Amino acid sequence: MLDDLVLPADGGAPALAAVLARAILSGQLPAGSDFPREKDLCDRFAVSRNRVRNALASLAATGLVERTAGRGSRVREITGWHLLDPLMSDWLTGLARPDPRLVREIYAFRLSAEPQVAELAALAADGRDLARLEAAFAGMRDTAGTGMHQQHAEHDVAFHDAVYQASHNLVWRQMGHLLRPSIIALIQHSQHQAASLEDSLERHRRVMEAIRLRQPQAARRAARAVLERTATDLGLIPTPTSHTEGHPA
Amino acid sequence: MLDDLVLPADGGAPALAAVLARAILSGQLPAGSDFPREKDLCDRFAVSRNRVRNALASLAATGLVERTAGRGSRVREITGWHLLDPLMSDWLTGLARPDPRLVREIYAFRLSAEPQVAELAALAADGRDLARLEAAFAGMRDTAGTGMHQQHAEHDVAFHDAVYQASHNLVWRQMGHLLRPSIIALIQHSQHQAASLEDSLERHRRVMEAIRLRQPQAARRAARAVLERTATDLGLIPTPTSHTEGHPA
DNA sequence: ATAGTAGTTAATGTCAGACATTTTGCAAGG
DNA sequence: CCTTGCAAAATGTCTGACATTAACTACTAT
Repeated sequence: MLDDLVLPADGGAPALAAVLARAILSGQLPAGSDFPREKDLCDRFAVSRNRVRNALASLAATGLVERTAGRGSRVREITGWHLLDPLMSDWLTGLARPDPRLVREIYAFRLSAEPQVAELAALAADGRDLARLEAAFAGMRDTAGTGMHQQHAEHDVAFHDAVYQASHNLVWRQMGHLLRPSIIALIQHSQHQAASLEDSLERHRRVMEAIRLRQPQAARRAARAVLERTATDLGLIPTPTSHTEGHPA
Repeated sequence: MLDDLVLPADGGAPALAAVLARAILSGQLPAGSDFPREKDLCDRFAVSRNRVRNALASLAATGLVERTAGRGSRVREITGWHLLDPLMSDWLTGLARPDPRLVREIYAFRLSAEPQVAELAALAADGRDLARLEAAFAGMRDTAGTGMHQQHAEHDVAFHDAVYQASHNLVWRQMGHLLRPSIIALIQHSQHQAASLEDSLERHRRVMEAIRLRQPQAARRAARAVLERTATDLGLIPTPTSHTEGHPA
């Protein structure tokens, strides 16, 4: 079941948790199925029961598995996973083939949330927020089209995270964690054409400018435009920009 | 430091974590201060080091404390707390006097997020979602003005949670956890006038109707109206309904 | 006198083994 | 057929020892 998994040289408790979590996140283990017993995991990875228990505790804390005394551990439904837990973001990041449902769901969330966040950012951003935005944008610009995909993605993450930070709300700020796996997935699945990159950069610039000039509505529209660009790069169907939706009776 | 805390009769590991967490969440321990050592906690609560370590692991997982080998545990800044962790919601619920910053921040988040969620719900709700909404609304109606504040609050939570569920998005659904502490706080701090209750009920009904009739914009406005009602009940400054915000140049 | 370094102390992290508790399945008996 | 009781298997807990890390201290060399 977990035969082809390898524990990194480090081998610490978090490393073991990451290995086990990715086995679930990549969809290898169906929901509702039994997770291996503690003893088997001890043998399989040659670690103490203590480490195994700590790793399993993390998996339970993030809702990936459900543990009950005397019964064992079971893989939980995807609806029970705590996608907003920072641990989950770490595990999802660098996952070769994440469950496609997760990519879609996270993107759909960002599409509905980030315009609002950008609007708040335009109302609340201070000097340091703008400095972060500018630094991230400069990084994106300088790494565009140079083959430094990894660095470009990191600056991309930093840019969007700066927007969440600029909202100056404790809850929105937590959600910056979702960005890394979402943006990394974008790199893996799309080969950023040069023209696409140029266009994406320009859309990011407009978000930054709207926030700097304290124009909430412009920031909202610009953030939406960035995400529509992302949708096409991800191969998702771009929504038809239904801005002028009629007010119902 | 933790002298007046009592461990419930149950005394399980989660109970200990809850006691310690609430000591932090209520603001008794300043950010950056040293958290008691494991040994001291063992003596103070007369439990094994194992339980203490499990409890502390939960506190670390939710970002309440930061642990480092050889150094000890420190209380983290409020900005590091994982407010979206279900454990956090449990701990916040039933807390007599939560940190007022948290109440404000969570309310501000809901004000900016729930209209969007309601809009999504109006687009995606199915039969079961509507059934949940109706059941929760009926519960609210039947417990209004009867002195059954606790039950009314539970139905209130169920109503808003049903809206998040109806969005049919994995990420938004997670955030239903924020509702319970937010709504419980509302009960503690306001003595729901009869007129206020009637008004609140009517505003909830409009949200439900808009979702049922698949009117996204109406749902958005109705959700906002509910939260503005909540703001006045909480004693927060109601925002001046800036709907017709001019589009900046 | 100061910078660097080795040793000491104190805290968390890990290991190993035994025992407690809960769940499940089976099997005998009503 | 249902119930009761027992046994097996899994997770939960306790205990004591040791490992590892970080901060402090005293000492030494420049």
